Amino acid sequence: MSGSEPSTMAEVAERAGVSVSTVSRALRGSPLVSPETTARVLAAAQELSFAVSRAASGLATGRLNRIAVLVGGPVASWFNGSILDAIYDALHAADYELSIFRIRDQAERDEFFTALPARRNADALIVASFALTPGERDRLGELGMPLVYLNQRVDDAPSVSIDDVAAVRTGTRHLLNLGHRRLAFVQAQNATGFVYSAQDRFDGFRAELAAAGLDQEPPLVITAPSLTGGQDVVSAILASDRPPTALVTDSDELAFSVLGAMARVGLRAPEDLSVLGFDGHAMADRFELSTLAQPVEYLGTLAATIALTLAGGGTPDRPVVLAPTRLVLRRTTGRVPDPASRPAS
Amino acid sequence: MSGSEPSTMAEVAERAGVSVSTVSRALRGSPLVSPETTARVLAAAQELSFAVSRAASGLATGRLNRIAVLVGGPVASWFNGSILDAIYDALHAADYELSIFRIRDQAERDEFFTALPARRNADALIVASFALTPGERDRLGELGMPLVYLNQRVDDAPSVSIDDVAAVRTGTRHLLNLGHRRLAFVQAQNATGFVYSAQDRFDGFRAELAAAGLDQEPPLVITAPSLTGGQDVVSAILASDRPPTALVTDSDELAFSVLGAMARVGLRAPEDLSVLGFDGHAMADRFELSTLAQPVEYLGTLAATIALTLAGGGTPDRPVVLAPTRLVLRRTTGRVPDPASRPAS
DNA sequence: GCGCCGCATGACAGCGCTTGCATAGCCTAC
DNA sequence: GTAGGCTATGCAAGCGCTGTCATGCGGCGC
Repeated sequence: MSGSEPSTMAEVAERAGVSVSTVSRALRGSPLVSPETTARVLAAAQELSFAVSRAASGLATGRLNRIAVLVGGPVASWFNGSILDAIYDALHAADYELSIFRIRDQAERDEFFTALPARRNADALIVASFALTPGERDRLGELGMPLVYLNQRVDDAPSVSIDDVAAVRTGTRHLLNLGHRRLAFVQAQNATGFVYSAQDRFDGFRAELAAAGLDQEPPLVITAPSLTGGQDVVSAILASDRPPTALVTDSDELAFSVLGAMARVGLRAPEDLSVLGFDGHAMADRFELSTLAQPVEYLGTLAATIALTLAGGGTPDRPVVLAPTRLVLRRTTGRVPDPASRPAS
Repeated sequence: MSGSEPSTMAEVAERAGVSVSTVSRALRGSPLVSPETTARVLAAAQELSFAVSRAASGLATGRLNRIAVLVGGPVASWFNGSILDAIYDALHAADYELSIFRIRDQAERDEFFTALPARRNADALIVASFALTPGERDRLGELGMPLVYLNQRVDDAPSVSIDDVAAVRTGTRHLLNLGHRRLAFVQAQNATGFVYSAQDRFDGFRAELAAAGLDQEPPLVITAPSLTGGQDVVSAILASDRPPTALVTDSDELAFSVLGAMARVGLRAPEDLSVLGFDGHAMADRFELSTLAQPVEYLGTLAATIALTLAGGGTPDRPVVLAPTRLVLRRTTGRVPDPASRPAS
């Protein structure tokens, strides 16, 4: 009971008056051990606050009961945090531990793919939230461990993602139905080397415009320097002689920033300009932002489930999963403003 | 180069034409190995994409090069995510891995303290973001591993935290200086069993009012049912016959919610009501929220540094650290509204 | 020219656990 | 009564690494 040396299985064995093998079997619920012995072992283990050393156990079995997640960008981002919570739940239920590898910039990225630190230190790897280059994909193949891709479609490997094209088409159609004819796609510049699914999202935007016969001229695209570059977006709109009446943004975070910048110059959503987000960010509600919500928890849970299956030596039921998105209508999207009532810009 | 079986040290040894011991030494940069041999070993290791098995290494050395963090509440919360990023940085630089244990509700809490899963599976434990009961504190003592408390003061153990009392006093004084005489402390109900530092924050509020001679009557306290209960707070204020002119809130998240609810009923900050947050949340800027910023990164970095020191068998320079907070003034705090211009409520 | 020292390396035990195989005890069947 | 089988347990090897001790080899001193 003292905080001294953590106990080993041998101590439990001695206390229970059995051999180490029996302790090992009893703790893992083997039917080979008699119920009485099992009870005795469990009691002894409890009294000693015994916990199995996963290192030793892993060495012996070759399975570590640990799954690694490779996240792009900070853990503190809404998407990564949510994904990790969902993954944690699934792993925890299966008595697996979660190990995190994070890549924030090109240097960390290079380092990860050179050293492959996850190698031999997890039973599977979930690659979350950023698209890999083909070279990196190959390199991961050398890991010799099961891989699951999250939020990116990979045809020859297990992956779970949303259908970005279809999602943006739905959102764009919503705005078209509200009467908008001049729409802009608003995106944030990618951080160095990181490719998110923006391309697919833009493709969806263009496809839907085309379907509505609005593809005579090149689509209007506004690029912000970062996720907090709403000010630049609003400036661009104010400076335009044919400003859009609705924005389809690449992410909720960017939309938040745009809304903030709009408020500062007295532009209201949706009265002056409709704004549609993308993500289903937890704060979207507070900003009253209409958005295309992706089922983040579902993505995480699914990825973890597949990873657990693979770690256990199985093959997933469905190697590639496309999760559905949902158009959440709040206050920032509405009918086209009456041209007469538009504020002079 | 194929994705088949991960290589072992023995294979590297064979390829480099040396013994396993030499490989081990060379990889860890031992001066006992000649430079030429080291180079040969490193090359062989690289060719095989060799990575040491931390399980085997840990078994042999008794040190796992892994530090566990116990977080209260979701990883996806701003505080936890930020803390984890900072901790990750520090651990990563020292070639340590990060293991996460999360406690979200009473069941998970009980489970953690019963099973002590971190035992023997990390070299140190950082207890972040929630206060433990004395019983739990004792139980952790049985872990037999170094502990570091983050965001809570523990006198007989290494801990890093902010001085909640002093921080709130500063914020309260700021509002008093602006002429406010009727202040309310706004807090969110604690989730089941979770005690944050709210008590200290409230004590600071009360102490500063007393110092200003405003303690004739009991302090005004408004309790929201949750972090998103701003609506209830605003309703309570509207229903009051002597409403406060300034709010000192318990957290930025709650302040956001209050600001949202205020906007919905046409109350402006600070013209109608000043609102002061607490945390320095990443979104505080977008809400133009004045707040008491705690140095989250610093807290995380410091906790990790101490944990690394302890894991290495050392003793920390400063066992108990109080980190400074900073009053960040934005737009939601201002002078007392002129009574004549207050909106009829 | 021989012994000794120091450097570079190898052999080997052991970390704590799992698991195949051996064993002991008991029951059943003929 | 004995062979055979079944159940409950123990023994021991081995997972991949680290670290201690032993060894071999060249150079130096006298």
